[in-house]
Amino acid sequence: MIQAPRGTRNFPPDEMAYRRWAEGIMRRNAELFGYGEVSTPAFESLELFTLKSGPGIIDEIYAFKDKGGRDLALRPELTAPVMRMVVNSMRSAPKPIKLFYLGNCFRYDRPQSGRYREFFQFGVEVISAGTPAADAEIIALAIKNIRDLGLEDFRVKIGHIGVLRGLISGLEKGVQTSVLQALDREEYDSLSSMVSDDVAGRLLNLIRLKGDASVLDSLGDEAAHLRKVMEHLSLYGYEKYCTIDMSVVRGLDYYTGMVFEIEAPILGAEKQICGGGAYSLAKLLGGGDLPSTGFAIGFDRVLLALEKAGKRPEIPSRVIYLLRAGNVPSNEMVKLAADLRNSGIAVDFPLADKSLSKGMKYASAMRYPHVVIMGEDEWKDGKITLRDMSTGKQETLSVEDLIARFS
RNA sequence: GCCGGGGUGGGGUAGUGGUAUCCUAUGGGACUGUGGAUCCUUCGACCCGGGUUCAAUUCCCGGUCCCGGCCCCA
Repeated sequence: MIQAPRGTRNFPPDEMAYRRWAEGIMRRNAELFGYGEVSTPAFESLELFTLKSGPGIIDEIYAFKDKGGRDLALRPELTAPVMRMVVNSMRSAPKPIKLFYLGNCFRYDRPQSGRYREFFQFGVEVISAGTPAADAEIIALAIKNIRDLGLEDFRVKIGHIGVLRGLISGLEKGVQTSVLQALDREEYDSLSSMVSDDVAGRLLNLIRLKGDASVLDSLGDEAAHLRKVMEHLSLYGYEKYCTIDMSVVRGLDYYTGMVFEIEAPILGAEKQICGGGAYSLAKLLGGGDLPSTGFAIGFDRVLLALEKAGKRPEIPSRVIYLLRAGNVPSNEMVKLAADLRNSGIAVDFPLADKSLSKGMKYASAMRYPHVVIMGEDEWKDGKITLRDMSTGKQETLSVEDLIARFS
């Protein structure tokens, strides 16, 4: 028996229905915010991913040579590919460019709860904006997505990596990275070996700032941007989910300004379901300097959180099941199915002779909401019996009425 | 890459040094208009490889996959 590779999954129909439902919510919301969907290749030049993170990440991605000797990689994330697309072919698009995407990504990681080798990300990017309004819109869209799925227990932590960088801008580039890494991993003790006591103290004071917008008061003008972001978020009505947390440091070095993370505590160790912020990546890829903001939602993790919270919805079927009774010819059933399908009505019928009771059983097991019985008596008059499977109620109606009801 | 716990039909399980229990699901039938029930029946499993043994699903070693944790998390 051949198994799916480690860290990958199969999605049977009920699972896909659930996923498509969630996708639909996120797609509609992105469109409500004026974003357009894009798609990029599943594999890219390896260099696209080593550019910003160094060759070290090759250990963590699926990298390979193709038959022409090219160094390629399955995409480990979608921000860089989308930015590559922007730089390649959307340079003269009207600004700002607002894009969203949903796609599979691949990482060579140890699988565990909520972590797979093939996983799915939903993300958005607003390119060439960089304003508080853009940052706030991105956070608001992330929140709306998560909330509209039905998840209630989550929190948004908003920080600003630019303020942190300002404190250490005088240091060597390598040291800056080490400091940010230490802060990201919450290894605060190691700071003293990298920077002066004075700087370490100011860093520690800064990352202690947590709470509502009033904690920004102590930062003065540096925090004007974040104050405006928070103001916008309350206009969206989302202030209750958001807290300022200056200790939020995203792992990537291309983040430049506002950064945020969303956590679902119910998930335990792998609780982060969304991350994003303001970044400058286009320049690295050979484009102009395009201040951008984006986020990526861990699609699988959000769905996992929903399930753990008992909020996974039943996705109802809309298929009508056709059955014959008496001596109605099977060709007439096929013809009726074709007519209904041409009217946009989802229809299924037995592909082999099946007794009425077996047919009912099948319809029930498939959770079809309605069965149409083409009984000999009513079919003589061009009518059918419509059975509501949840109530068991039946009525006799003409094919025209049936089409009118469901199309 | 590291540590720990696991792996018995499609799903869920019982049990054992002499190849295996039950439930459920699936296929067929009883039953040719409503029988989504009931009953009968078929199919179907000891993760893989090596070792010990007369004999391994059981014991040992390695691998693999799953679960949890560490590292990492662009």
